[in-house]
Amino acid sequence: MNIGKAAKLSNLTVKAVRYYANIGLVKPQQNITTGYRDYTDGEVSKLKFIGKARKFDFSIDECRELLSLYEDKNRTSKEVKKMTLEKISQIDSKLRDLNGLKKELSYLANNCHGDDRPNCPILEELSKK
Amino acid sequence: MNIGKAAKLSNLTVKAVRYYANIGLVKPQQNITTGYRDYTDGEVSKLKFIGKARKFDFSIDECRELLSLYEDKNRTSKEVKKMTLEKISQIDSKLRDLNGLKKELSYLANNCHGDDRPNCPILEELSKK
DNA sequence: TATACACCTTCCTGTTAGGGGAAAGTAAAG
DNA sequence: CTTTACTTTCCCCTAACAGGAAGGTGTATA
Repeated sequence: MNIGKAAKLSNLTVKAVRYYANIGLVKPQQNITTGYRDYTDGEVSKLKFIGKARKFDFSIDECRELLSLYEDKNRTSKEVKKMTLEKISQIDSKLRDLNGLKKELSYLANNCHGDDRPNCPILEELSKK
Repeated sequence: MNIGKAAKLSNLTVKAVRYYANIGLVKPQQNITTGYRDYTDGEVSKLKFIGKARKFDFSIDECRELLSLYEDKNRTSKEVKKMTLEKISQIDSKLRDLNGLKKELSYLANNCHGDDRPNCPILEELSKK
């Protein structure tokens, strides 16, 4: 099938699908005369797989790795679980950062009267030495 | 003072400080003959201000806005508070996304035995239609 | 004075994961 | 035969710098 249909079936944009072909993530055959890419059902499945993994915040390189694990019938679940746990710990780290940030900003906002007066503790904090 | 000292005093990298000059965020005078940038104490204060705002997750464009508010003696605290509250709500949205993501990944990881067997619920989930 | 070394400049490339759009070829329908 | 929809490659754009090359400058020391 053509790239448009493959994109629709996998819930991805044509741009993304073409990008994945260019970086060698999912390389369909290409018609020699027209240059049109020709996707198989199997390749569409891979695209869907990638789409989900991307939603789970895995990077393209991680998707590449997951895909190779997925295709390797001799792989162990240990490797996949390890990647997943790593991803969770990355998320935890981001959560900590964001929570800290929110706390500081909330403190500032709570102490700013937010009216028409020029005095502003937020800017004061930002301009502290 | 030269850019190196300004960078050190503001806890920024020389690259970042030069970048801020290039985009017109903090533009020091430049020696005509040598081309060396010459930072005043006031400019260093602005750099510090930006460094803090960046740590608070404000974008460069937001920093530009905050800086202009900071320099405008007629500005009201209302405007600054509004930006801060918006930033907090952006952070809240990110927190929600990440928490949802973590929940899903944790569920998958908890259901994956993670041993030497090839069976893996994580990959099964990713390859679901 | 020569030279070593630290510091500065501009310019170019690379990062992530594609988006936007141009110019041109192809396919299907009317 | 023409219109419309689809496809191709190619190039520039994003955020916020980092890394590095090539070359000029400033200063300390032998």
